[in-house]
Amino acid sequence: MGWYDTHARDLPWRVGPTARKNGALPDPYGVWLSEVMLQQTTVAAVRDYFLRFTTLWPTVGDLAAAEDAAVMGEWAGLGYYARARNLLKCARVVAGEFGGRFPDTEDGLRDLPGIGPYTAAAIASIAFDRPAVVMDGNVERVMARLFAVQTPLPAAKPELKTLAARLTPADRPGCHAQAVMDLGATICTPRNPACGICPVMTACAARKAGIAADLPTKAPKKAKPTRHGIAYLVQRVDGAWLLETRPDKGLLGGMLGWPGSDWTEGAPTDAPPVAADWRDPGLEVRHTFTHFHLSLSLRLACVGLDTVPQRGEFHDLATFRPANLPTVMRKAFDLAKGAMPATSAPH
DNA sequence: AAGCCGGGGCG
DNA sequence: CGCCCAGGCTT
Repeated sequence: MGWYDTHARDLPWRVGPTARKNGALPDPYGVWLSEVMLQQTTVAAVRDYFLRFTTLWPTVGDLAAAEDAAVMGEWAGLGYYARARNLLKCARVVAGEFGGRFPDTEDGLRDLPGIGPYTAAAIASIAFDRPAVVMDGNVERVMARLFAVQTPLPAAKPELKTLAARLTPADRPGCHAQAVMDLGATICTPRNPACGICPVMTACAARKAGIAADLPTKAPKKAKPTRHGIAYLVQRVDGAWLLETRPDKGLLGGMLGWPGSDWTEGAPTDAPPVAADWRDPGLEVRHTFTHFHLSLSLRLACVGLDTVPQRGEFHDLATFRPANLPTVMRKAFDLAKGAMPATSAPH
């Protein structure tokens, strides 16, 4: 048992290289669960969630039988909540249609909800030792450096996959896939790669050329436009806040938020959700989404108990949880609450 | 093909 | 605190 086995012991879903050499393979359920959790998420963030899930639901059948709300609740804090919904869908297909056994091929896995090209290849490789070419951000970076590929991402993806395929062995491909990803996660890191302790430093073209830290190159990011909007935060005299549930589709779909104007690149159109004596406290929330910056101007008002809003619903102070708001809406709340007149709790 | 979806880590 | 990270689904 070497240091790499010790490392594997810190990953509860992992069967270490020595055990794998002796023919052991991990439970496909644990591989699938961990790989879905690891999509866009670090090992450190996933560990406790994985242990909690496998304790509550030791098999895919147990997970399939769980209540939706229980699974979503356990996922809270991990982010990208569509993953949790697809996780449950996938568990129910595997338990209901495949007798609790995951497909053992890349194509079969790819057809399941929440399993895309990366995850299908990862499960086929790690759980079934199939020679799938596993491509994630780590592998792309390792290949770009090892072979000094200068083509910017994402155009370089096919080339990087060809290089990775050439390195994928017929003998224990699952071990190989995990090793390359581990290398990318621990040594061949995006910034400050630890080339001095890299096990493949003598083979690395980028290291030889002194450009490892500059690869992979990436296409310049499109400049984000700034959109402007107005959010209306109104509190009833009993402390209740007026909120609305956003439409299921689109930005922040299905999430709770403050009523507001459209978010436009020009000046926003005033759109108060209720007739009131609106104040402009000069507060502005700045938030950046994937494709635009947002400058959100706040308007505040207090209204009487008999107020009937044109949009949204009042949420009692006793049950309102700012933590249930998406970040941009919580920022607006945090700014506004300091500018609202003190309200007494309902009695 | 492009937009959307969170949270963590680093400089 | 701002910037970077990057897999899958939807339209």
